Amino acid sequence: MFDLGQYLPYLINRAGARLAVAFGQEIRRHGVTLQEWRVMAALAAHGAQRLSDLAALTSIELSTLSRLIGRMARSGLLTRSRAEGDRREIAVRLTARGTGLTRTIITTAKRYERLSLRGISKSEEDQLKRLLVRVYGNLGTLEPAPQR
Amino acid sequence: MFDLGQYLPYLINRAGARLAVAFGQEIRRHGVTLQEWRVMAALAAHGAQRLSDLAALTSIELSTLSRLIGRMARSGLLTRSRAEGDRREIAVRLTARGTGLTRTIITTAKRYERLSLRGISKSEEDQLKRLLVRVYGNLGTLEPAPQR
DNA sequence: CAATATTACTTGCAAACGCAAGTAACTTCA
DNA sequence: TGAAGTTACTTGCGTTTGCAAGTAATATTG
Repeated sequence: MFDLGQYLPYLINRAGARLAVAFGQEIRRHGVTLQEWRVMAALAAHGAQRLSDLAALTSIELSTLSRLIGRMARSGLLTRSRAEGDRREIAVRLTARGTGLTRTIITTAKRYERLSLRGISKSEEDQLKRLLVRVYGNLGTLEPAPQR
Repeated sequence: MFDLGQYLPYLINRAGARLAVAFGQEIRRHGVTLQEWRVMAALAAHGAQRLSDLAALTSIELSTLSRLIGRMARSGLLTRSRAEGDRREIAVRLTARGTGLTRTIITTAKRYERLSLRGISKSEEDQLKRLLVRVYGNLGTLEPAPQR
C-alpha cells in the first residue's frame, strides 16, 4: 500500500533526524544547541547577514530566529545591530568568541560528515549532494503558490 | 573556511525542512499535522506497532510520541491499547477513519515526492534513496556508543 | 508630498518539545 | 522465590516553536 522505505521525504527526514540527534548531543559539550550551530555555520560560511537572509540560509522560521539571535547575542556569540542603509534591517555578525567556537565545532562537524559517508565513494557523495540540491531547488519554486 | 553548500548535513536539513514546510501546510487542510502524518504513514506501511517501535520508525522522541498518540487517539485517528503478552507495551493501530484519511493523504504525498524529483532520472532517484539509507545506517551504529 | 502599501522585524500566546524523573510490568539471578 | 535489575512507557517542568498580530522604517502612487 505504501512503502515508507522508498519514500523520499521519509528517507530524508530520518537521515536528517539521526544526524541532528547525534551531532546535537556532540556539540552540547560546547554549550551550543543545534540551531545555534546552524546560525554560526551560516555566518562563518557567508559572513554577516541580515536576519531574513539568515532565516533563508538556516531554514529557521523568522520569529524563532529573531529570539534565537537574541539569546546568542546575550551569551556573546554574535552581535545584532541596525543596518547602515535600511534601518529596519538587523545585521548579524559573529563575535571573536563566536568565530573561535565555530572554528572548533567545524572540526567535529567534518568528522561527522565523514562518518556519515562511510562506504560511499567520492563520486557517489557528489551525486548525493547534487541531487539534494536539486530536490531543494524543485521545492523552492512551488513554495509561494498556495490557494488564492 | 567552511563551504555550507557542500556540507551534507546542511543539504539534508534544508531539503527536509522545505519538504516539511510545504507538505505540512498542504495536509493542514485535512486537519493533520506533519508529525501526525508521520505516525499515520508508519502505521499504514507497517501495521500496528508498539510505541517504542513507532518512535524508531518515525524518528519522534518517545515522550513526545506518547503525548502525540494520546491526542490522535482522542481525535479518533488511532487506538492505543495494552498489548496482549507484555502488559507494559502499548499497541497502536489506525482506526477505520485513520486508515481512510491516511489513504487520502498518501495520494498527496506521492504527488509531492514526484514534484521534488523533477528532472531526476529513475536511476538517479534510486541512487539518492540508496545513499540516504546508507547514511542513516552509518549513523545508527555509532548512536549507542557515547562516553561510559 | 501625503496617504497607502510593503518590507523587516518583534512580540503575544498557546501548543509542542525534550530531558529527567517517575511508575508499573516483566527478567534475572542468587 | 523474592530482591535487584531492566524495560516500556508516562508525566512534570522549563524551554522552544510557529502563527498571527503588532510596530517601525521605507517605497510607491495618485
